[in-house]
This record gives sequence, C-alpha cells and structure tokens, in this order.
Amino acid sequence: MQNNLKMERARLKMTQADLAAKVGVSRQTINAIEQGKYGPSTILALRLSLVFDKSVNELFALDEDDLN
Amino acid sequence: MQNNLKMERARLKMTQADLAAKVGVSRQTINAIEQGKYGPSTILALRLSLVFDKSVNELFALDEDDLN
DNA sequence: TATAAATGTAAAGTTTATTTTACTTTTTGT
DNA sequence: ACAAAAAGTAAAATAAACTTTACATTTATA
Repeated sequence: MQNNLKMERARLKMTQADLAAKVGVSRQTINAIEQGKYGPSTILALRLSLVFDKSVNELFALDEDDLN
Repeated sequence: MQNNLKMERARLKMTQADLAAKVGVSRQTINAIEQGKYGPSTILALRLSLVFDKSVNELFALDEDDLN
C-alpha cells in the first residue's frame, strides 16, 4: 500500500510527533506507516483523512501486491 | 466505526461469502465487520471501495467514540 | 560548527484483525 | 411446510497494528 502522508504532512508543516498526537497514535506508528512498514487501521486512516481534509482514497492506494 | 456494507452488498445482490471471496477474506470477517465487531484494515477497506465503487469515506465513518 | 530537533530503527510487549472449524438461527425458494 | 442457502455466533489460533523504551542518524538553526 502506498501513501502521501509525508507530502501531506509537509503541506501542513507538521512534524511526525505533531501528527501522531493529533490522531492519537505514537510517533513510531506514523513513522512506520510513512516508511511503508505496515498499513493503518481504517479508523486511523479516517482520522488522517480528517486532519488532511483528503479522502482515504486520496491518501492511500493499493499497489500491485495488494491487488489480489 | 459505522459502515454501509450490508446496504451496498444488498445493492449488488451479493452474499457475504461472495463478497468475502471477492476481497480475499473469510466470510466471518465480512460478517464481523457488518456487525460492527471490529473495523477492517485499510487494505481491506480499499478493496471494498473497489468492489462497491464507493470511496472508503462513503463506506465507513467515525462515530462519537472514534472522534478522539 | 555545535546543538537541538526531527526522523529512522529495533526489540519486546499488548491489542486488534483475521482465520479456521464448527455449530445454530434465520431467510429464501419449492 | 420442508429443504437449502445465507447469516449469525463463538472459541482457539495466528497475523498484523500499535505501544513503549531506547538509541542512532539526519536535518535544521543559532
């Protein structure tokens, strides 16, 4: 799964810690997701959607591996 | 977290087993999500988004409990 | 260029998502 | 009404998300 978190976060000039606090997870979780180590829960994706004012589909996309 | 899976699935006249097969999870997972027992991963939410041709934000919504 | 802030990373632990098996209840079709 | 299909449920197991602590590296700034 791909994502624009790093870009969107830069757009809002937020640090990983800022974002983590805003969506209620640890800084490491944000970091891991940005590094593509794993994907978020849908609840977290929706919270990020709120913060960035972008749909989950705009923030996250399936890549080849995820398409079946 | 709330969702319209049951509705959307009805719209496409699919059974829980059909849907499960199409998105690559077990029938019980679809059932549990429809019953609100837990939320899906973002990967699964995106796959459901594909099947129903609806955005993740249209399919799933945060409720009071999830808003902080 | 030194220091602070931000980011990356890793291991061990907890919680939540998902599977499998199996059974019960409800709905649909004849 | 009966049989078959679909949906609901539950327990035990595994996998994935997330936390905490701790430290190393990179980037920004005085």
